[in-house]
Amino acid sequence: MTTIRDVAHRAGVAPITVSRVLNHAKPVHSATRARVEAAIADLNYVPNVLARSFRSKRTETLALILTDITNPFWTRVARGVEDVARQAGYSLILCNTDENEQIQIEYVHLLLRKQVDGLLLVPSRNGAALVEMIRQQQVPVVVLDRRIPGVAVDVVRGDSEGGAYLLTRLLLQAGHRRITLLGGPEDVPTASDRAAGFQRALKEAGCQADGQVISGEYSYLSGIAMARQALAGSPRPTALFAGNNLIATGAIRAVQAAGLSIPEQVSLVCFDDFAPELLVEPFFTTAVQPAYELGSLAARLLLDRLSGRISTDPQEIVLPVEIVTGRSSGPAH
Amino acid sequence: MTTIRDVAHRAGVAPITVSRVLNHAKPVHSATRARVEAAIADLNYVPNVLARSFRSKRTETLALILTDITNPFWTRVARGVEDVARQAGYSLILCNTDENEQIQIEYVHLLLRKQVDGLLLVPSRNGAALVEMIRQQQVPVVVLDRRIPGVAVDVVRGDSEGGAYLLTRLLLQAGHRRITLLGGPEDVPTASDRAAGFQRALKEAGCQADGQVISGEYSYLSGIAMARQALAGSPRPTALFAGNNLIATGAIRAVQAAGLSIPEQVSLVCFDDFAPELLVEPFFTTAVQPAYELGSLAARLLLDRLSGRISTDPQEIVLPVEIVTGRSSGPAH
DNA sequence: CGTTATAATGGTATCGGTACCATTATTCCC
DNA sequence: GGGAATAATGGTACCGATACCATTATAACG
Repeated sequence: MTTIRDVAHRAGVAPITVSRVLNHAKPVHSATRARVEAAIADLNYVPNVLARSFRSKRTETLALILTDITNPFWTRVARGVEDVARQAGYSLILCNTDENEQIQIEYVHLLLRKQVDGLLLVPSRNGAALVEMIRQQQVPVVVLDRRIPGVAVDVVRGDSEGGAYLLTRLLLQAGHRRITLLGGPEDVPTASDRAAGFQRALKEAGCQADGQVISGEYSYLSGIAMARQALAGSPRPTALFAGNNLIATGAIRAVQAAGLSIPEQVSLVCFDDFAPELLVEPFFTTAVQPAYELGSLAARLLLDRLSGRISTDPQEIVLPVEIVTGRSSGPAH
Repeated sequence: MTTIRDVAHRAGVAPITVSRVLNHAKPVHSATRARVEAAIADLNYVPNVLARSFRSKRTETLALILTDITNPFWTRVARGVEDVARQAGYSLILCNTDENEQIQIEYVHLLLRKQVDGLLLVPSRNGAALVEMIRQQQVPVVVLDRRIPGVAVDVVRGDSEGGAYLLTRLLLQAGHRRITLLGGPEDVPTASDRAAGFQRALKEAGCQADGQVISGEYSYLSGIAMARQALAGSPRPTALFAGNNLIATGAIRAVQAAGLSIPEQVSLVCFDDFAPELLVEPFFTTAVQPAYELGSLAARLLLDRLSGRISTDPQEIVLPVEIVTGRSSGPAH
């Protein structure tokens, strides 16, 4: 492997001068620069970023810890993060936790050992302890999608409570009186927030509305199971509120399996969407979170923290959701 | 920052002994190990992987360069890679090139400078030169999804030609005689392979079949444009063959915009699917590539190369595709 | 019992850059 | 014109771990 010393020797300068040429720092005489650049080209020199990072304490690497990149919502978030990171010269390590706390902890440890410059974290259970651990190592962290009660940390997330409220009101206005929320895990803040928005809308509607909450996982299979359970209830709900997009597709299967049709016999609304390019046809009535912006904003905030451009107290950025009306919901019968 | 020397000092041993405890290499007396571990815990010591990697020349990091993680096909590939990598103790850097050659080159340079242990590459244009460059730095590389003609390199990909042949024959058997392929970029091997399979089936069918090929991008918008063009032809094709999943959803929009219905007036088949949990209902007649396996197999092959477990000549692994019949195709009218 | 293997541990150099400080030459400005 | 600022460059130490080699104690074995 050719080193900076080889280059320096060939160019007849000191290693540090080569370093300056490479880093565009400090002025270097144009003739010298040319000699060094020629030497670099001649020797086909590739700088060892490891050595640099080791000395300079900066790896120019961010990490994104999320639950499952397989969900298109997270895919778009990840893409938002990656685009911003790349433009700033950072690379991105991607980690899937599947909501598994053990994997999550291991990843955080690993990434801290790897000296990533910053972390973007979608915390599953016990996020507070994690954030504490990261803080202790002086590594900036931005929490994505989920607030962590009682911890002062930068958060970028969508308005789960508000979106759920609006979606529920939309159902109520369509005449639905028996609505079941097929929710995510109770201890995940987005799930409890959505449940809270759901309940708020119901409460406003007064005693004539009958809302039920089922909790499960944010997954397709859990969606099937929860919807099956909901539909078995008597009287049957006239509308289902899916806690996220995967629960929604699961619910559709269960409704179909029960021989019912959407929206004629059961209305369906859900949180999170699928991008139009993934859909056979626009179908869902849904609260759309700006996933790409969530990722890009979070990444930008993290980079601002890294560079010291921002040094205010931790902030919570809550992005509004957009209600989109599709074919999956209709008037109550 | 606490270093290995701090730990060593506290435990009353030499730094190298701490290193041995950490790396589970060489035998260490259990009493000594306990003392060291206590010191590590006391000091809250986090090893600096950078320093280790710098010295040991291994970063335990792989990189995956693909076109766009936003496509669920690539998402599943990435997930396959990540799972295998994690289990082997490797982390994964994710890079999107959007088929942009410049970004691709920059990424490869960056990753080589970062001393990643191995690369998984979905090459866009000019893959041969890239692979050559990577080879020169002695970094193992596995090419994903796309063969690179004339270069001896490990490749893991799906059977594009065979899948396209089968899909086309399926249409022919349903009586279709005017079929248009809405293909990907001509210079991407999967696109030309699929076109080749398409042509082979048509040729077998003899002169009564009329096949046309349009080339575009592997994207939703390109799918809309190509389908619009195809439907404007006279006589109108009775079936469309979408070169990938995003072209397919684009084609659906164009067909709907033209006031036609699928499959009654136009049949549609496509390469690549959407996982069931992303679909409102199973719809596509499609050639399903085992995306997750593609990723996991490629990652495993790369790790085997890294560890020296495999040292045979470069191999090409071609995974079979599965033809799934959905509602999007029917008999010709 | 002496020889040889293995366990257990340490000393020192070094990986390839950059931080820090120093030096000389040149420019600038009152 | 003299002092201060800046350009241009270099010397040396060092980041925090591991590679390599060496040493001693203990076990194994014919």
